[in-house]
This record gives sequence, structure tokens and C-alpha cells, in this order.
Amino acid sequence: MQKPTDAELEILQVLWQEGPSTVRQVNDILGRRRDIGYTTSLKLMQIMHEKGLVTRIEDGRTHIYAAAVAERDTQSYLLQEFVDQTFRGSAMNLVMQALGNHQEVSAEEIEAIKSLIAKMEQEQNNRPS
Amino acid sequence: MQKPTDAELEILQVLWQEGPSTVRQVNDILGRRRDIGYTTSLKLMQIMHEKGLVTRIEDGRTHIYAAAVAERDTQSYLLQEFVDQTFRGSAMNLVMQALGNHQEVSAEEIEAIKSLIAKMEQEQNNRPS
DNA sequence: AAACATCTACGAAATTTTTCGTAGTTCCAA
DNA sequence: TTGGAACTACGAAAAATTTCGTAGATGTTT
Repeated sequence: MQKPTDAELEILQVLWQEGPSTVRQVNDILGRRRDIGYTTSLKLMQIMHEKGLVTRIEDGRTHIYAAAVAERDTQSYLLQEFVDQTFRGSAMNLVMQALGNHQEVSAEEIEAIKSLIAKMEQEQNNRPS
Repeated sequence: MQKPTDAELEILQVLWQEGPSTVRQVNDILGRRRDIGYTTSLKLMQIMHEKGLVTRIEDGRTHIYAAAVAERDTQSYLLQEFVDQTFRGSAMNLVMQALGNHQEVSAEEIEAIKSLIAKMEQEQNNRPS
């Protein structure tokens, strides 16, 4: 997988969230957060197209862009890199820190983790030693 | 906190792991993983010193560098940024994905998470609504 | 003491990423 | 039918990061 740069990831986020969009639409959304010229967004999306990070179809004289990579896959990929770089490969340390930092965990979320844990314990038991 | 670049983080990792070290020592360790010139490491560490990411003391004609920022603090900071950028601020999604990706979770680690979860549930109950 | 190795400082090249200006085209409204 | 608004393509400037060469000082070996 081609690793997206920070600016590219920002655009992917918009496409994942909003679905297929024109440069104008993406630029408008980015513009809410920070100053960014139209041609800057355009150029980025053109580069992303070359790299295969997005697809695009013509719609009249404009283009409609869509993410070509799945959000989950990209997150996995970046997560792996981040764990290696920042937590020396220890996903557990990352998890513990993430859970520890964010006190505001809802009951539902806790349940979700618990069931995931339960699943992992099962796998533990079924694993041939 | 000054955000370390990728190369700077790599050096911080060495200093955290090995403790105070000379440029030579850091460079040797980095050199195991990839080609990197001595003066490259030197320059990076000088820059980090200017930025306040490391401290250094003279020892004869060489310098001994030490991390000036705590590993935990830096991880927290970078984690927060990463969650925002990559998981749109949802630490839970990150946690779920991290747990899901890495099947190889030891029994001890599962216990650690469970007790953390238990602690969080307590806080939940004690929280004034 | 001469040759050599090793250290710092520092400028600057090289690379990567981000940003934007300009040119050319097309659409639409006055 | 003319002028302006919006679009793409593209080169290149700007900014950020990484890499390294060279110079000068100091220690070490023969």
C-alpha cells in the first residue's frame, strides 16, 4: 500500500466521510478548518490519483473523486507503523495508554471491549501449545 | 511540546532504551537497521538539542546526550494526534482495531486489560450523572 | 612529531511534502 | 456574444525534513 502523507490522509478522511466528492466539495470542507487554496486541494487530489489512492470519474467538465483505499485497511496499515515507531512494536502498550488517557469511556464501549477480550480468551484456550 | 519528526523520534527511542549515549553509540544502533552517516546522526542530535528534545553534557571532547522528554508523555502526545488524524478522534476505534489486529495477546496482557476495564467500570459507576 | 582517527560545528545539497500561480478550456448569465 | 465564474493541468516556488561534506580541533598511535 502507498502510504498517504498527512495532507493526503486529511483528504481521504473527507472522502471516507462524505463519499465521492468534487475538488470543490473537498476544498470547502478543508477550508472550514484552515486556510487552503483551491488549487492546493486540486493538486493534491491529482497526485493521489496518480498514486492510486483515489479514483475519479468525469462528470461534465468536473471530476468526482472517491477513495480507492478502504478506511479500515489504511488505518491498519498506519496503525502498524505507528505502533512500531512510537511504541516499539508493543500494541498492548498503545492500547493501555489509549484506554488510560481517555477516561470518558461509555458503558457500551466498555462492553465492546469486554466481548472482544472474551473472544481473545477463547482463542487463547483453543490455541495448541 | 515540540513534536519530534520521524528521524528525531527514532533517536529518542534509542535514548529511552539505552539511556544517555554519545552520538557514536546512537549512530551505531541506527546503523544496524539502515545506512546512515555519522554526521547525519550528529546533526539531528544537535538540532534536537536546540529544540530542547535532548540535553547534553560534555565528557572530554565528546558529548553525552539524554532524552529531555519523557517517553510516556511523548507517546501520549503523539497518540492523541494519531487518533485525531487517523481515527477521527475515536480512541475506541483505535483500541478495537489494535486488539483485533494482533491475535497474539498473552494471558497476562488480557488480564491487564481486564483489570483496567474493571477500574474504568468503577469510575463509570461513581460518576455523578 | 607525523600520520591517523574521532569529535564538533556548520553550511548546504538532496529529498519530500505542501502550496500556489498561470494558462487554457468550458459553461452560463447579462 | 461577451464577460465572468469555475474547472483542469501543470510547473514551480516554498517549506519542512533528511543527509552529508568539509573544516578545524583534539586525542592516539607508531
